Amino acid sequence: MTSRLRGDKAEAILAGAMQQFMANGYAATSMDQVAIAAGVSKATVYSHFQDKASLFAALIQKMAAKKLGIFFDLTKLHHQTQNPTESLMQVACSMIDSACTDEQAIAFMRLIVAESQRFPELASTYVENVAKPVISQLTQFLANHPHLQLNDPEATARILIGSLVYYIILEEMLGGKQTLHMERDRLVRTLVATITQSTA
Amino acid sequence: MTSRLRGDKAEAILAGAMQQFMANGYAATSMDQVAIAAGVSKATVYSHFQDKASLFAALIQKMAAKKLGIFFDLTKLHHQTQNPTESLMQVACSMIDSACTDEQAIAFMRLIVAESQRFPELASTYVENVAKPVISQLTQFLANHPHLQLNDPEATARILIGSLVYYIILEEMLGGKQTLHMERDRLVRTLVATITQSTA
DNA sequence: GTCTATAGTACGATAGAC
DNA sequence: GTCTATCGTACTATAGAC
Repeated sequence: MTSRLRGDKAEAILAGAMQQFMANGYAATSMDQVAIAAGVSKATVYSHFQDKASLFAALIQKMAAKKLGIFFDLTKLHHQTQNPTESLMQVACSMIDSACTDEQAIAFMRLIVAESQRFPELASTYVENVAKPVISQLTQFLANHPHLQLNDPEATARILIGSLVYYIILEEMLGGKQTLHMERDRLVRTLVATITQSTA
Repeated sequence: MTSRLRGDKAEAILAGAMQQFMANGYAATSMDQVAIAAGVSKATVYSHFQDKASLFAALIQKMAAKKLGIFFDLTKLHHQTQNPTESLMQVACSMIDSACTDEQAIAFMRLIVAESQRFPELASTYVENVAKPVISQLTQFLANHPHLQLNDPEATARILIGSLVYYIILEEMLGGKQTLHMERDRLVRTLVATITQSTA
């Protein structure tokens, strides 16, 4: 029960750091807040992490390793559905819904964008571990779909993801739901129709 | 020359605030930094703006009123070109180039996203004054184009803008240029082809 | 209206007891 | 390994001279 003391505390600190950094951003989060949220003293935080920047970097790298992006795992999705329209609708709707459900994923993306200038190497970590795999998987999905004949599956994957990310940014992050709302299905329907009808 | 003293100082303060808030974000910018960047004393800053949050709000509202988004003014663009492919290519390339050229526009978008939780009303101001007009203008452009017959011009406008915004976020903001680069023309070509070939 | 000087607080990081 | 207590600094905001 008292084994892995160091690991337990380290996990608690990272959990507290996640909560605070996600809610307030890097600069507005104090090490006191992290310590309180983690249930340890501030000195304990500094015994596990060299300084504030190191703690933040460790947190981001841990979250990026978990692939905690705004998108779910695409590897489960194969081409069970023969109809490419249904396949793509399912993919797009799942992406939007998983993003809208998971408040943490949106906060994570906001944090990466917010600190991309101060911590460019962490932004690269996010791109490498989150964005790149999603684009890659979706590209394979599009390229291998039996009934889709796309000229450039990778460019199409970026168009699809970009449309969904921008929708989520506008609706969920910037509060556009109230002044600029568009139904999810309306966007997805047009998006899927646009892609499926532009075969080679 | 000494007229409009109050206005001159206020403008200088806003200019200094813009420089600092854009570079460091809200929490990491101190009122001392703003005062130094503006060339005035800190007390003068507080004589023109109630507190830090008010100064920030005034700055964001001023920038949003200038329509300083990542996109340029679309009103100049009419349908001189008969070919819809050429029209859309021109629109898309202009948007990306103006965003990549204007470092300030990218910093502004990053700032809005970064502080969208702390200042939701400022995010709404951005949506209302920047994002909404761009979507609206592009929707009209698409709807009125003589050789495009789109089922849903507004949804298509969001798809187009979203693809470009995500491209800029990945390439310019998150440093994806190095590990995840795609040629601008390759994305734009696929995007325009996808849209033009999906007519009603 | 603008300045210098400063009050009062909170920050990041550490020393030393246990 | 974890705690309490604290150091030195930097912060937001203001008081008072000119």
